Amino acid sequence: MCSRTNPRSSRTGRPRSPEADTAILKATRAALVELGWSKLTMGDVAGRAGVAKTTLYRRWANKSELVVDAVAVLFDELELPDLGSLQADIEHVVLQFAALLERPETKTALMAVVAESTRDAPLRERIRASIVDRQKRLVLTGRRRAQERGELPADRDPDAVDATDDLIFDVIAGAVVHRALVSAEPVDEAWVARLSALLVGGLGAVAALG
Amino acid sequence: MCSRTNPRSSRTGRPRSPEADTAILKATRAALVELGWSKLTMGDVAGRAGVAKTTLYRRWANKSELVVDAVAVLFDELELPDLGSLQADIEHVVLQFAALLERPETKTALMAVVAESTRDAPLRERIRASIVDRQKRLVLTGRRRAQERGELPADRDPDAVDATDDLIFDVIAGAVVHRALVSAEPVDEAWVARLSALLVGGLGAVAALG
DNA sequence: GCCTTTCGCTACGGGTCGTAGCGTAACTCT
DNA sequence: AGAGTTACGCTACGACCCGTAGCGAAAGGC
Repeated sequence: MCSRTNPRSSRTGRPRSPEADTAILKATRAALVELGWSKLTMGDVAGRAGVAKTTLYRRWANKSELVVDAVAVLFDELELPDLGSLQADIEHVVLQFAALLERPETKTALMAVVAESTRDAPLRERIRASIVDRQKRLVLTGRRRAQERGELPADRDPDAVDATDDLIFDVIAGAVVHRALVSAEPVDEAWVARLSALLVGGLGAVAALG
Repeated sequence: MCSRTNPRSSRTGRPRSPEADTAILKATRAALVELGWSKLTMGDVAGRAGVAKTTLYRRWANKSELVVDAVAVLFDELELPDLGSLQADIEHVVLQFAALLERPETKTALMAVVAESTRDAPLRERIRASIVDRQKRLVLTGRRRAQERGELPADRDPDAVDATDDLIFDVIAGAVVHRALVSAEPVDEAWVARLSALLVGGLGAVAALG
């Protein structure tokens, strides 16, 4: 997660304090809530965590990587219980994701780190590994379940399946983020019902593409 | 666009230089390309524009508002020619939007100002007025044309129509942004064909909701 | 006990912010 | 033509944050 996973190190010498790690990440989330992304400073986080500023820089190179790690753990909450139908599964996970985006920490942090990642390849990879992939797995299991139920046809061309998975992921995540942060309107049951109807109705047409 | 539209002022005294306005916005775009959002500074932009730093602050209160105005004009390029079918219209405008997002100025700036706007209501309104609404109009005209062609049923409940317009807008814009900036994969013809097939196929199901 | 690494602490140069003050330039109104 | 008003370029300023260096002390492995 953080740079503690360094292969050549931590074999000898004083080990890094795990309490400091968790305190820093917790302090980062608190600072995000109170100050938002742009006014959050490394010195402030260090003060909240009861830790020296140098301790932060020993673990994270900059603000972006720190915030990614601080927010990533929140995405562990996302789950995909089997509700019996593809549409119900979609609606449930979308509402979960929307609730996550409503939290002030994620609201101010997510777009900021993505914006930063457009000019920072390592950061982009970090976001992908600790946030994006975690969401994408939900799409894969949702599709598999729908196939087992017979709601979707079995796989033909594996490339087409991957492309459709990617598409569905970008459509769902993108639509929810855009609705919540750009349009700044609520992701409520009525909107989610429309979105899932659009997806379920459109999936047949996409599958026909081959 | 900028604060020059101030009612009480500009009646007497030296008028603001329009050349300075355009030079500043141009310099801002150039700085976005070279430095990106996070390393762009007001002093740097002033230097590029051949203008004093105080002149910038007389027009824009902060970096975010300046960048919104600098990027907003790029969205004037977006057009929706009538290509004869709903799917063709969608694919064309999506490719246009994707090309816009590929430009380094918009790539680094859009997400950043949206992130900032989560804690800044005036900025959010500025983005809505000068960027978001400009895109949303395309959805409205696209739907109207499709109805005239008979591809979509005529309006019944006006509330439902508005809700569907909002949904389509968030889905299209959100999916393209997410694909381009979060997944960081190309918005090419193959992907666009899948997306438009999903939308056209799903619109019928959404219309059935009432 | 020795070595290595982390810890908190202090201090630093460098950079950006946003503002104030100055004299000058440009335009309006009388 | 002159007075009044506003924008301009320039300089300087305190405040803040960055990221790093150096210190002595603490906490582990060998």
